[in-house]
Amino acid sequence: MRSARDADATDDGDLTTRARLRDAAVVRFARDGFHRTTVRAIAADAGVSPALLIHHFGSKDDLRLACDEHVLGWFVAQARAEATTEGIRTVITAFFADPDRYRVPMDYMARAIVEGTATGAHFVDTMIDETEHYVLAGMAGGTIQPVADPRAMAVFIASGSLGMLLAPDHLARNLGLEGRNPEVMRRVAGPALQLYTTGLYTDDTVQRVAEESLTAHAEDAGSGGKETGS
Amino acid sequence: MRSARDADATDDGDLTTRARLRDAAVVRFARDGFHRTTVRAIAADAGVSPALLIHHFGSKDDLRLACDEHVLGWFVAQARAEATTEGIRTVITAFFADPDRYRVPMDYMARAIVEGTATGAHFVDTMIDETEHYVLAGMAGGTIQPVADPRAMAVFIASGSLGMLLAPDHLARNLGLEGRNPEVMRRVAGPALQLYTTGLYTDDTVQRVAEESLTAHAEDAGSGGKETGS
DNA sequence: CCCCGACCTGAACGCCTGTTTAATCTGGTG
DNA sequence: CACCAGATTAAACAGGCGTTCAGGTCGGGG
Repeated sequence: MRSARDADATDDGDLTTRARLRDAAVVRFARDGFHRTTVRAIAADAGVSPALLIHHFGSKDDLRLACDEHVLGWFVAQARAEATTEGIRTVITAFFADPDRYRVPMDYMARAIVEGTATGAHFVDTMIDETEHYVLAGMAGGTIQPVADPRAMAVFIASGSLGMLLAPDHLARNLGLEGRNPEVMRRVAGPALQLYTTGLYTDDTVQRVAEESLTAHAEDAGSGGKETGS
Repeated sequence: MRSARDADATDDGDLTTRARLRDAAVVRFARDGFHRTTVRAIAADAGVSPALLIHHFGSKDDLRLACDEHVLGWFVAQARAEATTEGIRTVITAFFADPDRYRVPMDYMARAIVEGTATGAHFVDTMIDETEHYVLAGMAGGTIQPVADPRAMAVFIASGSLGMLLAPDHLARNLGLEGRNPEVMRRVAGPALQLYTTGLYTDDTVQRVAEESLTAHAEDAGSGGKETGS
């Protein structure tokens, strides 16, 4: 399982000090965020001095880069392992199913996304790209309806996953559950499936009205006039 | 418009120093987050000394409480103003439509949510409650299909709004747009309406398969036994 | 007039931060 | 053995943080 290029572990299976520092940092960054985490706390978690952390990584920012690369690599490996047809989307589903195993990397990514790092942006981009690919494949195969703007559809779908990724505790709480809980996914799956197969509205009045008001707005914006009636 | 109890402005219409400090803090907290913002920066924005900020608010944490209350009050007033049938959900839609006006309070709330403050939790709860109420009303009125678990449906729907609230820049970027842009909402509205009226899949195979695998998982967990055949 | 409270500030305090420095320990190599 | 390179540390550094303190200014009431 262990690839040859990473020398994270010694032959007895113990982790390198550098790897222990990196792992401790990942946990802290995931739980508390980058700015609230101190190098002293990470070093203490790994059982070494703060100076050694700097010796190994150069600076706190470079440590973050190392953590980014490590977690991103974990996701890629994970997606490759469960490479049925989708990828990261499957992992996100598994997030709620087996929270203990996925919590740290998921929380780390959530932090990376809201803190605006390049890794977080890359993750979101991949997520949306895969969703778009899934939609296009479904359209080609006839399992998914024709979609006028597949990219926008992918963004909208991914937005839902993003909400679950970035605010899982809030969603769980609103289902009367506490913390990360597989039950959240189980409760939400039913409505999600209903929405994706039959929609929510009974007819297309809402769609028609909304689209009319939307095109009207577009004309307002296009005309450039200040007030074109109501 | 100005209520009598808040003495935010003098009679000439200029803002109180306290109000200017609070507003400057809201802008900074929204843009940079609570921990990355320094009281010195806020005081400089308001053109006063850091000591005066402490004099008025007691501490940085109490300043945050004052900001929380202020922004939450703004949302309540806004929802009341646009009190058609929904509330905060309407505001979120308007977010992308008129980004310059809503950016600061929306970003502030997004920070409050990911930073785990009581105000952020309260906001999410309200959002989901209103969504659930909307679903129930639609079901009663016949415009919305029967939903087995309306609460879970509300949570799932709100999760999408949450994604747009917490990561608007990432979504815009993936549509080839930059920053907060009304165009994002316009692009996403079409797919959203399609999904909510006709769904995404052409038939119910996915729903059937998923629900079967879900109940199978539930039985595994429920039986408590290790392996009950396949 | 004086005094008072409110508004406001410069300077400092103590603490915590990321980082540096100089030194020590350790294990392998000639 | 001598030697060296890497791992490791205690101690200190400079800077930024939230906060405190002593005092200054200023308009209104006795």
